[in-house]
Amino acid sequence: MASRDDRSTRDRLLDAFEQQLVEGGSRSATLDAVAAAAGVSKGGLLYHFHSKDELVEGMLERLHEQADADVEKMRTAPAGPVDFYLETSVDSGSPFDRALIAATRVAQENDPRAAAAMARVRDAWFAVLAEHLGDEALARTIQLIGDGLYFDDSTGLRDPDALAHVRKVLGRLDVL
Amino acid sequence: MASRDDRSTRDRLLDAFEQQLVEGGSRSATLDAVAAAAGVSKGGLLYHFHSKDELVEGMLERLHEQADADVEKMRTAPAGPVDFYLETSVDSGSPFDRALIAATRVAQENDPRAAAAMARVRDAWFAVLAEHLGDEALARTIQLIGDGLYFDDSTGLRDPDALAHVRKVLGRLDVL
DNA sequence: CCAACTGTACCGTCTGGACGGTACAGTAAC
DNA sequence: GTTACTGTACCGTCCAGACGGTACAGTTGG
Repeated sequence: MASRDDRSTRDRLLDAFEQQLVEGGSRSATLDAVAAAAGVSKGGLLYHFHSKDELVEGMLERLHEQADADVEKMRTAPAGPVDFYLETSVDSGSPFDRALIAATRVAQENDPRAAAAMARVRDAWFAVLAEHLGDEALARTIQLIGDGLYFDDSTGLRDPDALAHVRKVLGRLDVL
Repeated sequence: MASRDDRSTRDRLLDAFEQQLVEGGSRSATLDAVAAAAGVSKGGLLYHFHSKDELVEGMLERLHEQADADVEKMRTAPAGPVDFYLETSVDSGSPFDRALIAATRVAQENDPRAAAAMARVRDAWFAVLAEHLGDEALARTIQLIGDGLYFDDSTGLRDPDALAHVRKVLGRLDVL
């Protein structure tokens, strides 16, 4: 009945993997580095994940869970889905955001599973935005703005006023 | 006096380097792969660039030249800078776009030179947008949309209607 | 109740291959 | 004879993955 206790090390390894991907890119996300960052030996890592591929698989699996929860929160957000979506696009400190950026790094290495995972998450977001706004063009545009906020964050160039600017413009469109 | 003639192979190497970075990520952009893609031996590559670092340096140098030319074209575009900016954010087949995506890949590996290059290009674009629109909030928002288009392209998820959607929304703001 | 055994969660070491880089001899064109 | 390469032979390091071993908590049979 210790099946709930192995979550700790397993998740710590996944966290470390994501951290390496986000902070140093896929090149620095080696098994050694991941194991060290998780405070586990390389052998210990390979006990939980038999290959680097399984590490990716595990990360993507967890991403899906987080994504489902995020979409649900977006749907029921008090300030509305648009505000929630934009807000969470900037706040790149959250575990979910880190998982997403990590997934894009893997997708860039031509991993079809990661690309599919990203597509699935994006489609879910778009569905909520489009339903709420009743306007595909506007929904897609807002999604692009969110992508832009993501992109800026993940390349290290953060403009603290960006979100305020976006709010101002969307206000003119009676969206916020 | 052959300094204009080595452009051929030198540029072909830089092209190949960028191609590897864009299509396979930084992990697959090895010296062997770059040399092979350029139809040059590894020794030939190292004749032109004494290290991988010099390859990055050369790429960034060329990026700056391309960026200056792009900003000039943007400034004098017949349809206006906004339209030009958005248009070129989607068309990821152009050499300049490829160079930019390649630079982001390098920047993700914590290369400060690449990050600085990206920042410089982005600042130049923003200056033109802000000057043309006379509205910082709108300029920043449009820049974010462009970033979003870039991001989508570079992660392989392309929505063919994205640009049309954006145009429609910007039309409501009397921008296009 | 205790010995034998099983499964889980690791650690430390090793190997084979890839990668960055060096060195250098040879070649072909201008 | 300089420029622009090719090709081969290396070296040291890094990396993914395999492997053998350890500690220990449970379980099962007698």
